[in-house]
Amino acid sequence: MPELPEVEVTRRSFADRIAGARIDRVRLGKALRWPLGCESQALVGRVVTGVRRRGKYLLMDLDQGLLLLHLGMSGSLSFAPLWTEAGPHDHFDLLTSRGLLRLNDPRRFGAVVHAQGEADPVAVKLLGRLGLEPLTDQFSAEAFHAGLKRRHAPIKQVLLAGDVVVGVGNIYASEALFLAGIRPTVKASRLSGPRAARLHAAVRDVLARAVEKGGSTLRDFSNAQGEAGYFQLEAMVYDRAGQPCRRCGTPIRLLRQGQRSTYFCANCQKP
DNA sequence: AAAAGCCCCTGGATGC
DNA sequence: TGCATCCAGGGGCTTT
Repeated sequence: MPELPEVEVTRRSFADRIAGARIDRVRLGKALRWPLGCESQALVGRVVTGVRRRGKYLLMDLDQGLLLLHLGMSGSLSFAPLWTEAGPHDHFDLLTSRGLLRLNDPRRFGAVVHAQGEADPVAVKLLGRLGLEPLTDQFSAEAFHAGLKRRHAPIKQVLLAGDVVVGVGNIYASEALFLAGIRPTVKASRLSGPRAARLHAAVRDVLARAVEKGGSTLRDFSNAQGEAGYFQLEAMVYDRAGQPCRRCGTPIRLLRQGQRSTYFCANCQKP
């Protein structure tokens, strides 16, 4: 479910309200992708000092150490002042002095992992290979193009891989390639400077607009206040197979790349 | 080194 | 109604 926009929208929806909160109790549900990595009791008494984002990971800073949170395919966080009964898919609760932070994740591809710091091997393992942050100044057209030149796989899969640029998932990869007029099957290394620059701008544009719209709610995404996103209403190609291109009317095509669906307009997007 | 496949897991939609 | 099949917003790991 969550790509960079959804993760960032989630972060913004509770970061200020949880900052300064003291952890009073921790409840673990069914196993997530990885074990927490510490006794849950060790978190009690810690104070949340802030919430950052790296790619699709949330980094919850504590007065000692930090928690790495990932929403996987079906995860969402909620933060509410009142305690409520845990449901069957609520697998991590942080009861704090400011309210209850809860991770709901039916498919359990998500994770909550404790690390002593960002230099902790477990943090390095998860964050170390991540590429450029697309909504920061480090994501320049030049650095992006240089990264693409080293990769011979189809551009769609290189965007998804996250080691050149982070945060672009299956929805926004298709959308960005449409905006840039680039066929998803083009080898990343073969993109010219100008085309890479167009894709660079498209990635920034689509992610930033999606954040503004509160992300995409396809099935059940909501931010930590329970609010849905609306960017899916603006999708040009994602999940629109067979429907007319919003720009030229040509039926949108669907193809499989690396076991994932890719949507594109064969007329608007050039090989 | 990089590319391609394989899984992890649950639930909803579709088809017979 | 029941059951089988396929698909879904991710990504680490293993195999080529």
